[in-house]
Amino acid sequence: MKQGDHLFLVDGSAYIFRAYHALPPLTRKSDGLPVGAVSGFCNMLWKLVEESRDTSVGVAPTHFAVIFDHSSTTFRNALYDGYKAHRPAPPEDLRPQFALIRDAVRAFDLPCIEKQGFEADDLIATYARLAVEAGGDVTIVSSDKDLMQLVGPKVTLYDQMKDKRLGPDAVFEKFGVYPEKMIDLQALVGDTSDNVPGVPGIGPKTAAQLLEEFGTLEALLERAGEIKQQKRRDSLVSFADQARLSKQLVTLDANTPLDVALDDLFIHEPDGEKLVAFLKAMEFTTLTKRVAAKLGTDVAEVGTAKLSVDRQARGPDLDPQAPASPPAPSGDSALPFTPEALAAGRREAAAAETIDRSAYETIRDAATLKRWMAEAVEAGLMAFDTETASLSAMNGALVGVSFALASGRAAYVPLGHVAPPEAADLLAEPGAAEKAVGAQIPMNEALAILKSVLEDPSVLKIAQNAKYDYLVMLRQGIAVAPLDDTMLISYALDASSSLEGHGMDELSERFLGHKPISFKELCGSGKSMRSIATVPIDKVTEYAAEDADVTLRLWRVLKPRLPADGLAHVYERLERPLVPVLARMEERGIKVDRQILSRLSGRFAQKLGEIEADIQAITGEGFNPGSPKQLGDMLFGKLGLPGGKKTKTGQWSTDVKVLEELAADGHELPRRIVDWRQLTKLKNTYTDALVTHMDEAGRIHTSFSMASTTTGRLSSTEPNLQNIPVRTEEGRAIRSAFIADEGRVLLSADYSQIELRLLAHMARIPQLVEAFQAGTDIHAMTASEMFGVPVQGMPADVRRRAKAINFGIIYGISAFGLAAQLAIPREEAGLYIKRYFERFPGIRDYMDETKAFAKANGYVSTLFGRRAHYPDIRHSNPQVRAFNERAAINAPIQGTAADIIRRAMIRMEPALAKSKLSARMLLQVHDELVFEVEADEVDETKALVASVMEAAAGPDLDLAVPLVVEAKAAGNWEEAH
DNA sequence: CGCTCCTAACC
DNA sequence: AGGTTAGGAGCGA
Repeated sequence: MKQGDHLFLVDGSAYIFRAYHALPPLTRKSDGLPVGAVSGFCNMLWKLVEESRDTSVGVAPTHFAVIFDHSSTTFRNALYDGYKAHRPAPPEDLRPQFALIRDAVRAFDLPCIEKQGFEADDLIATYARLAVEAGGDVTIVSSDKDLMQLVGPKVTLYDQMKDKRLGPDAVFEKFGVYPEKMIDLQALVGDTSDNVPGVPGIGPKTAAQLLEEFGTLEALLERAGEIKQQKRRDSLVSFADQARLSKQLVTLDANTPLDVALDDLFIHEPDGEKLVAFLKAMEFTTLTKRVAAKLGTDVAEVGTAKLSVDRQARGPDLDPQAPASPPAPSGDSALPFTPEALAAGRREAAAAETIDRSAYETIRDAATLKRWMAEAVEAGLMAFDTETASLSAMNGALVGVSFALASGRAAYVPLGHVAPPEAADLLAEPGAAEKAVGAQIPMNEALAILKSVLEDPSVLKIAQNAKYDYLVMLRQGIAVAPLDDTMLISYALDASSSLEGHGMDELSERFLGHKPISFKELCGSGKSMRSIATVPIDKVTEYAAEDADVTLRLWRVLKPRLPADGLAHVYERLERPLVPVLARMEERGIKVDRQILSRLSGRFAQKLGEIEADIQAITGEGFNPGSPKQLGDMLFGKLGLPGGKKTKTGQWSTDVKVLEELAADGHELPRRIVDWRQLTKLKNTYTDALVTHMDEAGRIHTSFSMASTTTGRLSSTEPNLQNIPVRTEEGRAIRSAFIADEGRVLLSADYSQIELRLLAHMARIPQLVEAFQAGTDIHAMTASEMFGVPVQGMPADVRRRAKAINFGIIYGISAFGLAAQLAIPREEAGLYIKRYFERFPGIRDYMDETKAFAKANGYVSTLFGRRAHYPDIRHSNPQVRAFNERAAINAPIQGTAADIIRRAMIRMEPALAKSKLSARMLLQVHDELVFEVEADEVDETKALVASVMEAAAGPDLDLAVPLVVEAKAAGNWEEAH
């Protein structure tokens, strides 16, 4: 090595992980061997080699080495045993690729360097030092910040993926310090992935600023007392030693012993045959051809190399027919797997169209609006969107309406725009504010024109999240019909836990390749968010008309897929008709007794005060019982109690289970914490929060979400009325605050054991079906079958265990879960499950069939055809796979129950009307419906509601088990339930 | 201010 | 252990 020579050092280990995570999983076609990381690695290596052969451009290496980590323990572990302690094991499907990548380096005829007890970074540091001392230049192929300390006038980092060279100035730009100070910066900041502690509360920005001021880490630690910010000062003082340790950990060792001398890294032409044989064996068709052409090798004449990969060391059984998820976007290994992929063609067509916001119109006079509406009637369809002053449909004033009649043909009708408050001073003269906003059609006149079309049965209205716009219009006296909803179409097509969601912006990017203006961009967020009514109208026109335009385009792409995918029934019968039903429920709201809630709040506050005093007496001042972190330190650190579980992030778990166990051992603090937790939950989440959602009439209007679960259940937000307490006495007091209007009562009707009944039907389990037909106690029956105890006089605990097992079955049972639930050893839980499957072999068959179907198709179906997608059921990680298997077992059961209650809700209002009953449906809680009923109609309503619910599966579905509904009426929800 | 983590309320 | 939503702590910007 001499002056003018140039050493390339490739950080192989970092590159493997980067290639693995950046690329879609790729498997060798002939046998499914996972090779994605190898492929990425080879492509990158070839690119570097090619560059080195072409001396006319860029920097060409004269010396070259690929460097790997060898072992997991290094001198750093002797300094600090926590070093890299939380590193997860490499993914299953990456492990076999390590050996292949070393094969690849050899096939390229490049030195492959690693050394026991040293990290790649240390070897890189050593070679870099030697090269610089010999007068050469160094390029380190990596973008790891840990290597930035090596950067200098003769050493640069090269990020190949971004094609960027990083010199001292780039390091400064990125971290605010020059490379010489990188070590000090890293020591302060720490590194979570390597478990280098650093100084808590100091991030890269603060660290750079401190080093700028104090020069070095040592100077900073010595003069830490001068820092103004108290928190920062305290942290630096108390963690000074931790910072010094961190510095040792992040400092690279540039004096490691070397097995291969620097001069031996001299580069030479790769051997065409050897390299092509390897690439051929890997079945990298494209790269093989490219390399062969460049090196003048005939592919046909070369055999395939023998690889050092041993079939036993393989990852999980990846079916070569089935590409792992997510599927590669294109290329030979990508088969259509999700409905997404099937629609790719249509998506491409839609994406090819461009969206021009400047073409949208603002409608400010009635005549123009009438012309547009006449055109809508002619077209027979119209996408529309409403803009309101608040984000909730129930309390926001209407600000404007937009619509689209064809792609690109869209307009916005401002109705309630006002001048922004900050303009008030400038517009002091009368009428100036109106003039600044410009003309708007009077609200009533515009609504009358819109109403004629929105209610016209010959014009289809299309909206995204139609329930919102339906409700806004309902509050203006307009019942929009007929109505299509792009969000619900997407949900019917692709309900999946791994897919993001069905919001318009996401759908637009996914299907149209277009990013619409976001609400945040228009109105801001958080404290600085302003009402859309004060945003300039030309801006709102672009935003609102675009939303209508995009909705229409989405509808054109998505609607035809319903029949194509066999999901028209789900959308037409379970989604679409529910929109107005839920909108009316939300509009009605449920009455709440403010007095009860505030009395409870007071009571909880008082009790909390007492408990807090007790807690402070045990722990001393300054302890926050609401901090799981502080609590963990207190219990298992200061008080030295025996710790149990840890959470994902390595923290001590302090959930109820853990605390209850400690309390049972006679410890006072955990007992008090449990009480404190329960009361703060009830107070913060319910008694205090609910009153903020009440309207003037004392009613709370939740919002039901139709598209946020994977299984077809509804969810409830702002506030969530599906998790009102019921378990404990104090909790039930909250439920008693939910009351009926004057002269009415609340009626609660719920399905008894609906999921277990559906399981009995779906898995065709004779004993279960018979038990449900006979109306016997199903948990007692299970217990009797399992433990041989007669149903008569069965001990409560035996029944409890059977009940837990029954629930477990619905949840896709695991020994781990059952053991946790029953607080028994895992082995015992395993025996229970074995026993259960022996008694009910049909359940195991059902589970196996469901899993196999999900694996083959990527989704499972409810009895009404609703699909829940689980692409990750083929995930390479066995834990992820097992989780998806359990979810896939549960989804048809939970989802069918959800379908049935949806059917009941859709039929409920016409049935009530037909019987001339005035009952109003208010809430749905998964297997329960809550109504507000005239006192003198209670009995008749009870019977009708129960019969509609019990018959809801038919006539499409003939269940082998009866559905049973229990209904009860009372003045409040607690007593009615 | 926005994000993640932990915990807990419901079916 | 399946499906949710919400609140507070903690952290970094």
